[in-house]
Amino acid sequence: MNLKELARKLDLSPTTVSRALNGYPEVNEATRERVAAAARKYNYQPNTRAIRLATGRAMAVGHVIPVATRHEIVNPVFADFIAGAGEVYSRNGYDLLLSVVPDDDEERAYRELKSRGTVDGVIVHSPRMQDERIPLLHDLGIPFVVHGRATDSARPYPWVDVNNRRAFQRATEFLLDLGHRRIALLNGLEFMDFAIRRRAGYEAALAAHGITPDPAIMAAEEMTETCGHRLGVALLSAPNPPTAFLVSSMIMGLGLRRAIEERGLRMGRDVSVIIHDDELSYLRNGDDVPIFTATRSSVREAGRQAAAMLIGLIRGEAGAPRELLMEAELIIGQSTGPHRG
Amino acid sequence: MNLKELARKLDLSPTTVSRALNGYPEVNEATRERVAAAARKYNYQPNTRAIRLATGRAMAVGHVIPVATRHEIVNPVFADFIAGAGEVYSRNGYDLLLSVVPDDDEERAYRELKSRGTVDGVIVHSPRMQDERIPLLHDLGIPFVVHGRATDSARPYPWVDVNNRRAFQRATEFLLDLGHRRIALLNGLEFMDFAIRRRAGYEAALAAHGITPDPAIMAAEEMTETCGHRLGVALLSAPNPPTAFLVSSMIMGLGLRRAIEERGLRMGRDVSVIIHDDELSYLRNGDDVPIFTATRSSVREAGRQAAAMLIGLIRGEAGAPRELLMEAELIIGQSTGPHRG
DNA sequence: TTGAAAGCGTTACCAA
DNA sequence: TTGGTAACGCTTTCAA
Repeated sequence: MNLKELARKLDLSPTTVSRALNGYPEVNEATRERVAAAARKYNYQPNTRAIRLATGRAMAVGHVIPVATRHEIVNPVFADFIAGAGEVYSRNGYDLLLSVVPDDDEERAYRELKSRGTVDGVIVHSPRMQDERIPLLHDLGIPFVVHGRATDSARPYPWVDVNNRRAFQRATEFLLDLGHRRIALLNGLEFMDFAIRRRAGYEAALAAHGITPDPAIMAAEEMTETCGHRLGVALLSAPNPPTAFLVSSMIMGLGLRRAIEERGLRMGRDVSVIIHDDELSYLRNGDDVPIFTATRSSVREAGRQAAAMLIGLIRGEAGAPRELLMEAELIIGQSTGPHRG
Repeated sequence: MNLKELARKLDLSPTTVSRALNGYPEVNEATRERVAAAARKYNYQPNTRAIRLATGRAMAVGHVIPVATRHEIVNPVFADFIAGAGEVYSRNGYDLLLSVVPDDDEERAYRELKSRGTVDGVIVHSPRMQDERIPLLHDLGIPFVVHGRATDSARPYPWVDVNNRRAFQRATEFLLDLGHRRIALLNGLEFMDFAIRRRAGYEAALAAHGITPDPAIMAAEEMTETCGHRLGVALLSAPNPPTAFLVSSMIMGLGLRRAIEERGLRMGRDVSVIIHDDELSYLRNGDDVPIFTATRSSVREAGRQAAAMLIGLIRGEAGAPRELLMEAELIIGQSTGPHRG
């Protein structure tokens, strides 16, 4: 069933039917209802390909996933985020195009997306320091939203980010309130935007309590299990070890857990640990595992928000906010003070 | 620059130019080269939207990701698989459409994909026992390839799967060769196709060595960390504990590791463990963590193969195999016999 | 408030 | 080997 056929059934012109279905104001309310009823009855589905050609819009949004050359893992960040974004896209009639490209070839991918007109907009993942993609997309004139922030960008750009600073500030405060005074920070490499912000939050909370950060219990390393383990061993076996840990990544947390247990201690009882991770949020703690985690479904919500922002941008809706700082959800499992209580 | 403009520059008809560019045999070789040169010179990119409308093809493949209602995690299986598939799609000019749908709504999603004609074919993930999607897709006439196998399907259907039976047989044999005689099996729930096959492989290897499987050290549970931990604790504290473990999932393996370490033992030294996982293969072991894993980049390769098969199906290429059993890659890290050493 | 007709940029059929 | 013309199914003027 296509538009012409439907129009014939209704004894109307395709024009009118199209207008009725697309909510144009000039059509008679009675007509509109007749049309809507018929469309339902005959299960009319407009042909997307025709719409795309006629309007010149792609009705699709691209997520370019850089992959492979350096790391062998596909970063699964995207799972939750994309699930959230996907909801919004389908509600708005947009398709979600996934473009997997070798990460040394990203520029070409964006150029092609533009020249072939396959998408109306793009979401940029894992921004780097002075991310070249931002000026590139600006130049190409492709609407885009960045998931995260790219410190040092010359021009302003639209983004959705989790409030990493505040999340770490709150987590630190929580530990301070429990009575901890030696709180270690296991951070990601601090050339990444989020890592810098996380450290700032941690330091701010300490400062508010009159505590000077001790570089001996602050680390910024690759977010791997190996690093988490090594750092845990080192910190726990040093004199005056921390009583609590604030960890930037779930994977690092696994390594830390191993280190803690190797010493015959237990997480959540002998040592308090808060793990914040807005990337690998698919990994849940077993119910009996006393890890405290911050941020969970926030990533999904961030996906929704980014998608909504992008669609607004595509439609040229002015006025909507172009920068969105989301508060991390804080999930507390089991907690204890520094002195076994 | 569109076809008509390019044709005008060349003093040819759009028809001829189109034919030249699309490799039709009837065009003069000299003309073809002139056209190709001009296309390059003017950086002509055919308009995908027009092609799609004119041909009726979508030039896109759909991956429907069921999500949310029951589990709260998006299964990250798809990451590696999709990366592999994506390579093949883009090489063949197909877009990859990701459709995230609530898992109680999958049927509607497929029907809509069909009626709106957004894709030419579909990949089905995580098949269930008598998966309703298979007859549905058959009925709808959408070409599809299943990643995995759906036991009990009435009709034949195209699939790509990892040889789970053989992988577990080989892993068990490896442990037997090291001298282990009490090898525990930590399997996923055995209503899933792959779990059944894995158990069969395990039992076959034991049988070949004249060992009767001991139900006391065989478990089939949810593939979570909690279950892995609980089973590990139970098995290790029972009389006559296993000296080796064969585990079906990386996440379960994490729980088992915890159980082992809680008892002051070390994986790979005191207890041998092989973890097989063709789903959560993004999780790597730290270099110093003596877990042995089977199957890694196989998932990616499976994605490639499935994509190639689907494209063949879409193009109606006959003769190509419709069923593909892939051997799992076996990665051995560090190993030891049952008697320390 | 409705309709006719001209695109949108290709491909595909039929002639030449 | 090439070209003219009609699709493909919608949206978008312009006219009534």
